[in-house]
Amino acid sequence: MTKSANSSQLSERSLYLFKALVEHFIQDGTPVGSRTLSKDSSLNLSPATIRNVMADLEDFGLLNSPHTSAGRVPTAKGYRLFVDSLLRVKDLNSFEVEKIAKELDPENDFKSLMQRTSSMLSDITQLAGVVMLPKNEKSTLQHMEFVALSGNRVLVILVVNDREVQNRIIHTSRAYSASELQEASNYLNDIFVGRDLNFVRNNILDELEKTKEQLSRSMQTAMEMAQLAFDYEKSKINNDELLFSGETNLMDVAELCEVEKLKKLFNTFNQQRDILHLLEQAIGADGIQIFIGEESGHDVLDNCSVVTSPYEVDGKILGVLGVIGPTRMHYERVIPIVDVTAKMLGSALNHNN
Amino acid sequence: MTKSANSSQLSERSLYLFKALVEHFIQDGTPVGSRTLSKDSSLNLSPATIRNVMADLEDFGLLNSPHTSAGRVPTAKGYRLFVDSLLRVKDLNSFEVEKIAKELDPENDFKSLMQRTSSMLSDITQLAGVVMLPKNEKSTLQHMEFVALSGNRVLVILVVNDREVQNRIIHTSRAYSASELQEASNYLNDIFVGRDLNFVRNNILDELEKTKEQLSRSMQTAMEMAQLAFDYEKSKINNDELLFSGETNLMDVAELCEVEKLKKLFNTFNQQRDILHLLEQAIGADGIQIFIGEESGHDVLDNCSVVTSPYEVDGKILGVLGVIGPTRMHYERVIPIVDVTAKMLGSALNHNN
DNA sequence: TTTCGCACTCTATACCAGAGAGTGCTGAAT
DNA sequence: ATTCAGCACTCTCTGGTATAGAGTGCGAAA
Repeated sequence: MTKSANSSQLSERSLYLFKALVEHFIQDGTPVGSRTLSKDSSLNLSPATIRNVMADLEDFGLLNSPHTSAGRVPTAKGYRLFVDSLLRVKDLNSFEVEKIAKELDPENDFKSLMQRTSSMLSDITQLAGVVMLPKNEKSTLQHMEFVALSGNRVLVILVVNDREVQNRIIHTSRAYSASELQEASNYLNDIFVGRDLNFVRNNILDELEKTKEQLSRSMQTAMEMAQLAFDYEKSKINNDELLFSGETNLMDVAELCEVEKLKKLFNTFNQQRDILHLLEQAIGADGIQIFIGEESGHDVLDNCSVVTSPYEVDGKILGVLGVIGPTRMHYERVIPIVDVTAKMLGSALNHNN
Repeated sequence: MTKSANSSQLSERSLYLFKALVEHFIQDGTPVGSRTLSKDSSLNLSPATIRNVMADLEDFGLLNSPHTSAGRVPTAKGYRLFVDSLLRVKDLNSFEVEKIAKELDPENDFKSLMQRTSSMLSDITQLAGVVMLPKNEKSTLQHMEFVALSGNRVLVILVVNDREVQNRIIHTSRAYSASELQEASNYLNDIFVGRDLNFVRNNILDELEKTKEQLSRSMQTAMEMAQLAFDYEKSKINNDELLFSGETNLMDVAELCEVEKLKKLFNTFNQQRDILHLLEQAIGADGIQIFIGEESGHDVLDNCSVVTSPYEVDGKILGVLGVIGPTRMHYERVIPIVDVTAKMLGSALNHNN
């Protein structure tokens, strides 16, 4: 149907015109015709010549026209070529870098750092920002604490990974005194601190069985406590892995201003599932990754592109952040913004660490 | 301009017709004309007669017509009369009550109970649900704990109000050992447990000055610690007081399907400020409160009504929950749903307490 | 190879006419 | 005094048509 996509088969001039066309379309959003292109492309060609070139580009599957008399528009494949080979990203000016740096002050705690990142991304790009929180697969237990509450309830506090605090309430068979709980937590901390959370979960029962006879009363308390605490965790779902911001910015985008489309898009955001899946693909890539339109495999994102970058601390990837906008976005601006943000978030987390 | 709003000046028949008209409009969303009303109003009147009645109702400011030949539509004042005096709410069927009860299982922890409530509300009404979290004005300190992290960092954990856990990281001037921190927290717990958080914050400095000389080394540690911890809190803004769900449901509402309106509405949700203000008005009311259209004082909510109810535990109001939808909503269904949900949330919190 | 000219296609806009829905008023019947 | 049928009137909505504008494709000329 279309000829080979190898852009080397296209002349220098064709590519130049193609680039001009894409840039023009990104600017205006209206299909661009030969006449327009002839005027601003600086190489002096008549509209007719340009039409010939455009016909070629269309054969290559880089352009198409919405209808007979409506100029050309880049296809997904066209955008791909554009961002891969033709795009020259602008460096951010110092003002913008300043702004990002200011927002990502390492003094903030972990969660609010993420939140700031997300809203800063959407604010600066006027698109939707998204930050994926680190998956807590490899969670190392750092501290464990029990606090007696009213009734037969005990508050369990787990400190994990040197920064994250989890807490939960468990119901016990009887009331425990503060000193019992203190003793229990001391005991458990001795055994389990520094171990992986999954390990702890899986071994508590064994440990309990193994040493049942020789356990003092307080050790038994400790074990009962820990078991309840981790049973509880099993049933808990971690449902705030993604942070979105500025979704409403997308309402300004002409391509998406039909309510039906918006609804689908927003629902996708809320379900998180598809977006999560997309970002997980990006976690492997090193550096910026760009998903254009249908490439993402999710038809709700038909007219959308997603620009992502993993962020890392000490060379270890913690998560992914990015921007979601129309395929027709200002890549030359968005790409460096995402890039710089990822790096700065990494270093902010490093300091904070 | 309009005659007195006293509905007693309207005949029985007028009110009956008015009620029929509102119900019809809530069902269809299209302006309803005399002919339609004459057909389904069971009292056998000709369209002409009904037109006379409608003209009266219009004079009273209860109805108006979008244009000359387009039937009538209730005004905000009309809805007010409708919900206050004419509406007969349906009891929920046991199936629905069951569903709500199931969702509000007291076993869930505090935060996820709120989240479930919110999303259940939006799900069951197909409108937007909102839950306001309890304001932590009167926070009583229940337990305080310090955990040493890497670097000169200390994790502070505060347990407040028997259920809520706050945590923050502070940077100290030197590294502290686990036992020092233990000692410090013991000391501070002794003094401050059971006190109001504001009291603690305000008195730490005094306490520090007062007893400076006689303080042992470890007491000084404790004080430094506490001071840093509460300084930090001062700068922290509590920004997750509202939980929304099902905002996208509103996209289906014909009255709101213009992108411009939707954007404003969603931005209002995100800013939370206006909605918070609205809900704070509702916290005083006992039982269901209904804001209709412009009554709320926020023009973004022009075509919206908000149905709210405070929820309470042991007669103490903890917060407010509600549903946001078009003025043209099924009040007779929404009202009991909000009502029952508030009661059930209260009792779930009570058990969980 | 590039360009010009021309016929052709498709969209967007405005305009018009007719149908339909609904109103308000008048005057007659009850 | 109510009720209601009849009628003229207003407004919206729909479909059709004409027209202008944008842009294409192609053949022929430079």
